[in-house]
Amino acid sequence: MSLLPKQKVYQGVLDEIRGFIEKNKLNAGDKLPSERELAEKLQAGRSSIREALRALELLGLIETKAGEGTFLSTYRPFQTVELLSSFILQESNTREDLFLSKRIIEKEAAKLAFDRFTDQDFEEMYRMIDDTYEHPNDRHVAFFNFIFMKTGNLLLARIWHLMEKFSHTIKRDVYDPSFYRELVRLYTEHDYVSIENLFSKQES
Amino acid sequence: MSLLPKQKVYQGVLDEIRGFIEKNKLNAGDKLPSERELAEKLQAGRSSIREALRALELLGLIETKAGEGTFLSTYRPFQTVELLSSFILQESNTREDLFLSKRIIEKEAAKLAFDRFTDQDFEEMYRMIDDTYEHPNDRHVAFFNFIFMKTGNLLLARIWHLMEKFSHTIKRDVYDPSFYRELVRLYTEHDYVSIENLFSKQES
DNA sequence: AGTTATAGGTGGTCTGACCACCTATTAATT
DNA sequence: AATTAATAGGTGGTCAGACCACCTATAACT
Repeated sequence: MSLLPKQKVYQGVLDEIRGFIEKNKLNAGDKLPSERELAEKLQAGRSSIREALRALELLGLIETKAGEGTFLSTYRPFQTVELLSSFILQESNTREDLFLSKRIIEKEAAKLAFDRFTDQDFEEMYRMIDDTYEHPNDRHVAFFNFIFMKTGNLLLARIWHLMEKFSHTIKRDVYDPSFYRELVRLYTEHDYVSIENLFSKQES
Repeated sequence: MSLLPKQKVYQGVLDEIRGFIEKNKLNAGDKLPSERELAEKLQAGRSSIREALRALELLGLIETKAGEGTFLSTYRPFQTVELLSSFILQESNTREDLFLSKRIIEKEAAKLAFDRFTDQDFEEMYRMIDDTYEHPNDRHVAFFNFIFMKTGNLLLARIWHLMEKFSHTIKRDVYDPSFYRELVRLYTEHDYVSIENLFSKQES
């Protein structure tokens, strides 16, 4: 008796598709093989292929146009998030993990970006801080998005963005207004070591 | 000509299912109607029902057991984050991002776990360090897996595992053997602040 | 009563059939 | 010849029906 639950076909298809994208170095906008072609190539029924594709579509990873084909899309989580938020039963453990993880990543990004700012960048950050937003969280997103871009670490940025989207639907998680200003101040004064402390103070 | 793209059947099914759950006040663990029953009730083909259910399953919102039925599950974003991350990971061309991010997460986990060790834990960690492994990376994985478990942050652990899996296939990323021993020493001597430095030294 | 068949329900999967839609090629029209 | 119209083939969207493997409760047997 195996402890491994046998993998469903559509799960395998997911892996295969991922492999295909990697192997062929596909980028956003590129076309995937047709459903019928995939079915033949992967030795699976078209319905199984579709189950995998539909799931990917719901996650916003692919776009499908009737009569044309299936295409890799630039990742936009909005539809996923919206769907999830309507289903979500909040589980405190999960929530805490999420917020804690997000904060860690924000902190490390803030440190990574430390020596990559110009005077013009500081101006722009102050401007973002002073701007008025519809939702307080928009400031947070704009501000940290700027920082993440400065780190040049796209992966970290994407993961953060993902976490941001997920946490956003559950509860507001905005830092104290003075926080942002203080962070920029640390940047301008080249005070690296205090960044860690600044984030620690934000523990709620 | 309508600007609204006509909704696909499985999208509608998603809405119907959500409505069904709400209307009948279903909680985690409760059973959904069978696929055939839903197909009849919603006037749709079973394959369309399945496309919706598979998407929900991938999102971690439902669980299906062959021969039994489909059940509401407690919501865990881990699965989703994992899947999305796996796509995001392969997309980012720079593998350096991956290693840097992984190291950051390992470092923060090491700090999170700081005050959660017992003397027995230290013994176990030393044992893991001294064990012989087939691959050097196995030690790394075993050691940090232990640390991640101690943090109690399952989300962070999963993301790390994912990164580990990806990086593993590309290039070995093992710390200096003395590193692990030194980390445990910092734990035993309650030297929190030196953890950050220890990881910095590992910069290659 | 306890055990063993058994029948029916359930998800898992495949196949084949249409439909609506898009595009490129071809044919018809001017 | 240039333009337009018809067409054929590919693509996703959807359905119906067929098996299979698996589970469970019931019925039959000992």
